[in-house]
Amino acid sequence: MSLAHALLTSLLEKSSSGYDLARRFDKSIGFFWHATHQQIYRELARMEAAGWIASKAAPDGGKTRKRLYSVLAAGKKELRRWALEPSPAPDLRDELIVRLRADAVMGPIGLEAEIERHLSMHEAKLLAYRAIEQRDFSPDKLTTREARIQHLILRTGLGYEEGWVAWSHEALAVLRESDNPAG
Amino acid sequence: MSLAHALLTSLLEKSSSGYDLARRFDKSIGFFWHATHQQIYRELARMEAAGWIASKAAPDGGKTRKRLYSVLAAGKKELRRWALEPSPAPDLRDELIVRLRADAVMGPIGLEAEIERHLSMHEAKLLAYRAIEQRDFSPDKLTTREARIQHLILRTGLGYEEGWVAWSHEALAVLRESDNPAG
DNA sequence: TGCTCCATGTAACACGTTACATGATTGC
DNA sequence: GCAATCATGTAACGTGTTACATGGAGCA
Repeated sequence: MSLAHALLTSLLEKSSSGYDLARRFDKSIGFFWHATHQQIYRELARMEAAGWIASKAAPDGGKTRKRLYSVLAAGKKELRRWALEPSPAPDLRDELIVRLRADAVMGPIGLEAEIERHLSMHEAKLLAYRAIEQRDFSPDKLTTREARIQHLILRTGLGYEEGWVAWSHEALAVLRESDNPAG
Repeated sequence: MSLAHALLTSLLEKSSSGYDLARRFDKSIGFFWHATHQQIYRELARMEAAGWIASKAAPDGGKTRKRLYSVLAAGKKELRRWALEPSPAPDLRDELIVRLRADAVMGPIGLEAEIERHLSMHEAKLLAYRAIEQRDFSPDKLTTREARIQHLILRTGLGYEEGWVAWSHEALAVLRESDNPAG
């Protein structure tokens, strides 16, 4: 499991409340690791019980229930331990491929529209990532190790989406060529 | 959920026992959709209860407990329905990226060895896929729509592994260049 | 007043993993 | 006889999703 470790990393970058973390997991971090607020609250409770993080009421005079979490030494130690632990290579796992197999065995079922829909979703993400790259990672900003690694992470997302865009075109070509038995 | 639909597809290709399915999910199909035998048995029981598949004792005179499953009309209908259902684009979700972020925020922790380990795992899969491509998808065998789709699916795996191989080299370059502050 | 957003939580369920159990068959 | 493989299953747990609940703050 590594939601806990993703949260530790995130909290090291900036001490936050569960709510803030949930919003960040819907944006930047969440581009690469998604989690719902329920998962996050549950995990924060566990991490506090484990002594990895500590919370205090937000400095708003008790106006809200907001709690700020920060990483303790034990949490940092755990993150370091986990980061060097061997992990399995991620499996490719995609519903569209199952659908393609179903198409192959049952005969043409008309997957083209769904693949085109995926294509536009991936293209939209590509545009978003490219905008972030232009805004935050111009060459003059890549002066620190941290910035270069964050740029690498963004490029991972770019490559992933580019891969799916290319794949979508290839898949559409195969489906369409096959509709025309001469191909 | 789509393990049920992956199993339906698999059973349409060939009626099988749970055990056989589990082995196939460790090989060809499992390259793209992994499942343990416990998941498969549980799911087969549900699918039979739902009337999507039927089972009969294997024709071995009751020597073994083996049961052969086959897809019923309702199962085929369900697979067709599901295959055209809109689905979300798959998220990128990789532990190594969380580890990289941890490295970025905590300072160099020595991820290079782990990335090299992943690199060899992906290279091994690449070799395996290329062997399958040479064996099963020579141009003279790509005469049917089904074969062309199956080839596309294999190429998806090839592209995925190639992507991770390229990524690993890039990540190693970033980590090593950053170890040398002049870079 | 009523709406939206902030902020946290409970409950139930679906999916996936790991450990353990059972008994038959096959091969040495 | 012993080990490996075939073949199916139970149980417990961890993770992820969905629905629902609660109450305050800010704004029109």
